[in-house]
Amino acid sequence: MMTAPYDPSTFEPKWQQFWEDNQVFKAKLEPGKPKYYCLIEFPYPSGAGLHVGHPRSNTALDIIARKRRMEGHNVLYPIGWDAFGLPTENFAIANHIHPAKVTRDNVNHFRAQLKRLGFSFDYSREVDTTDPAYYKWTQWIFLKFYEHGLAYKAEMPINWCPRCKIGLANEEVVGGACERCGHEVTHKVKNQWMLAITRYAQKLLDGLENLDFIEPVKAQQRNWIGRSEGCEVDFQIAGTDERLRIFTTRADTMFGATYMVLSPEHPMIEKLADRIHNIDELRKYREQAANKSDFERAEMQKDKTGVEIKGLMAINPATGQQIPLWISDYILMGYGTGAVMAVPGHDERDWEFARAFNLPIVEVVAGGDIEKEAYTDIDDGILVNSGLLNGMKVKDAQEAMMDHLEGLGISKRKVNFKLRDWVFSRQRYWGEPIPLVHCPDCGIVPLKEEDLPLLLPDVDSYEPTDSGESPLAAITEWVNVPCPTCGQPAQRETDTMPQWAGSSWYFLRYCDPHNTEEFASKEALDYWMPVDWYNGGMEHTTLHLLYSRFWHLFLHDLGLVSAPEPYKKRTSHGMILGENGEKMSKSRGNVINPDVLVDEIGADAFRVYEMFMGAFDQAIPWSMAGARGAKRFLDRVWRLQDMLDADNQSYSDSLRVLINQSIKKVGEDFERMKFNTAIAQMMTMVNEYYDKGHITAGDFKALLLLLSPVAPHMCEEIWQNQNFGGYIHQQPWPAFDEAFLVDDQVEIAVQVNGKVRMRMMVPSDMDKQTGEKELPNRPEVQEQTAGKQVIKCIYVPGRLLNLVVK
RNA sequence: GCCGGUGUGGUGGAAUGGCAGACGCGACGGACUCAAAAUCCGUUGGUAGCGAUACCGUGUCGGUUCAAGUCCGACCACCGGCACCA
Repeated sequence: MMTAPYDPSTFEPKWQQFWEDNQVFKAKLEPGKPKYYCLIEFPYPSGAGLHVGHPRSNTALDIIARKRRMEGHNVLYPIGWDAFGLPTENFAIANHIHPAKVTRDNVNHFRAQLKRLGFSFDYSREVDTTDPAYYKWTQWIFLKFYEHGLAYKAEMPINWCPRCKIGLANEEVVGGACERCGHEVTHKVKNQWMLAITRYAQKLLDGLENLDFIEPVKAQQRNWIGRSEGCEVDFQIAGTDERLRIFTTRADTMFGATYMVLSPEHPMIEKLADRIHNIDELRKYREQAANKSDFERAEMQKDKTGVEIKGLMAINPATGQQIPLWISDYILMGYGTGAVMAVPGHDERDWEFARAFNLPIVEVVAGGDIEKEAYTDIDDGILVNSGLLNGMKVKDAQEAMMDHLEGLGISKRKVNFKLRDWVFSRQRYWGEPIPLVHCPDCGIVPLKEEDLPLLLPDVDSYEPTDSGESPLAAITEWVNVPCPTCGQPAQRETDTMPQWAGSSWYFLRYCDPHNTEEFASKEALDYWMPVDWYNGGMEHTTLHLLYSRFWHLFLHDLGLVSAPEPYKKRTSHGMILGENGEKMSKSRGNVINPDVLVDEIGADAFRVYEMFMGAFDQAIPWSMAGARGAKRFLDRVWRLQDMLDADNQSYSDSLRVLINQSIKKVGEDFERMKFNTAIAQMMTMVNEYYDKGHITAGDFKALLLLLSPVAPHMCEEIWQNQNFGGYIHQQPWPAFDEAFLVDDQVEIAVQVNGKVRMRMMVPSDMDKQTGEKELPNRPEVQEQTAGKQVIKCIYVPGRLLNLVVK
């Protein structure tokens, strides 16, 4: 009897219901059973709904999760919602709907969309960062930071739109202008909450050593943390007791320092204002700089701007000479000491600045032509014009100079980090309230644990206030509270936390999501943590991924989590582009909704296509035709049911070899995230089965087991149709037999001087020595080398024979 | 400017230094059909040749090697990120 045509809509919802009803994917804490924790970055539930980019990561780790279950692991594969954030807030403002309702609706939409794709999430562990039962613990962890002195206040610039009179996120600043009104964005200094991530810079760097993160992620985190070794040196300001401190990694070039540059915000300027002849000019320049972003200030191509500080000179401690002081906006107060010594002979930026302002350029390392350009490739150079360092190699000079300066008592070796502390407060509504009270007598007072969560109050308007304060500042009945310590009238902190807060620890909450006493029980954390495999986007490498490592390292130091690092392994997926090869976005009109795909080709085919379309870690344009090809492949698998014999043994040795090779390759490829080649291998199996015209149940089962993590619905359906016993998700992952991985004979290429001339069959177990001795004597090989002298012969077993002839 | 990534047929892509183009998509031809769709079977890097075959071919230019898409050096283009790494 012919099997009914492949129609996924007749069974995909059925199996989704079955898995749910039977709690097949519910993760249970079972000590003694090996656990495996798969994690994907929980989505931001935007109003636009799921697009085909989301499921790429989900499907990949769903394959791993399903494979691990078949391998006997107790798998935790959770899902949740990273739901605080700007788009929801802006939607709420525009449409006068409470952001909590917007979030609820979006989450329901997302969940329904995800469920149609058949992911093996444990939905009973869903977390939502905007749920008070969740953010209670986000607040609680913040208070731990505060208690331990890692949360502090500092003056920081925010983006400010003078027309809208609101603070803006970087996201809302487009080309230096306000996204809403187009007015030029300026900076406004605000007292902000900071988290001292820099105190963990070294630990965050060291921790990377032993983690199984893909190399680009490690490299990016290392570069972001940016450790550099050098020294701080004090330059005397001539005629004063003031010293100007700089940081340099190139003490060896100090004899070439012909001027210095300060950040326009450097405090020394105001301190010595009365000695500076052009102080007004400097203040004006500082004002202009304040309106630029750091990135604009850092732009290399732009023309160098700067102003000389007239009336002050510094003394170069190496040469003893007086050198001029300048300010320029490319020097940022936030890195190093906010001042540099300029060595124009050997630094490109300094060279250009010196040229632009006609400052002296001195060569201190021989070899370049400093008239034409800065000579920067100096690591193996020899010092000149450098007093005591003359004739030394750069590396030695560096050490010698640092020792010398230290001896003079004006320098200290110093390790500097590029990493900056984390601005942790936002003047927004839709975020976790910071649970602190400002008391005129007691100062800053944290809320007591029993008073958490501090709920977001209901408000009528979510707009930030025109003073730049959070909308919460306008709700006096919420703001005015008695001090938790002394009972005097006091005010609540009105800033909220950034969206990164909730996502910095959600993987811990998944371990024990309904706990009302702790953020998660020790037992659950000890069992499930660390995350065994975390997949996400490259764009989160230096923010979310680093922030969450920071939180975890901190909690570990407090003894609240056992694992030192949260994630054992980190991989990344590439972006899915629109059919036109451009980034998918509403404005480009090239967004593809997975619902449409489920309707047309089914969830399984969609999953197969997402995994087959190209290299997992690279950006790939979507192709509707390609997606239909995936459906065609599953259709061919489905119709194998009509070619089925009851036997278990393969019909030929070569087929048996193919199946064993496939079991090995598919398993290994899944682990290496080479899903595309794993699926290609399964397609090859199917093509082979069609060639034979009929297959055995044993061979068919092997294919279904390999395919089931990718196309779970169809594989369950066929397994049941054919009465193969039980459910396919309960079957063990297939094993291959080493003995059947190769045929007796294998075809190799025969090259003459590197060009392929013929092919021939050789025994597959022939080793290199035997091959090189015997194969050139074969008559068909001799034919190729007739009349020529063989001077060398290389045999690569099972691959090729190369004869070098004259 | 810095950091990271990517350049392979008409197209998405494959390839532990060892036969470039697996597996798809598209296209073309054939079978089935009254016809179409679906399906099945075949062909499909370029040039020359009826053909066996020959030569060329993985962004560019050099190098190492018996052998280079892969390793090394210099460069070009594109994509992503950025807080001038002092």
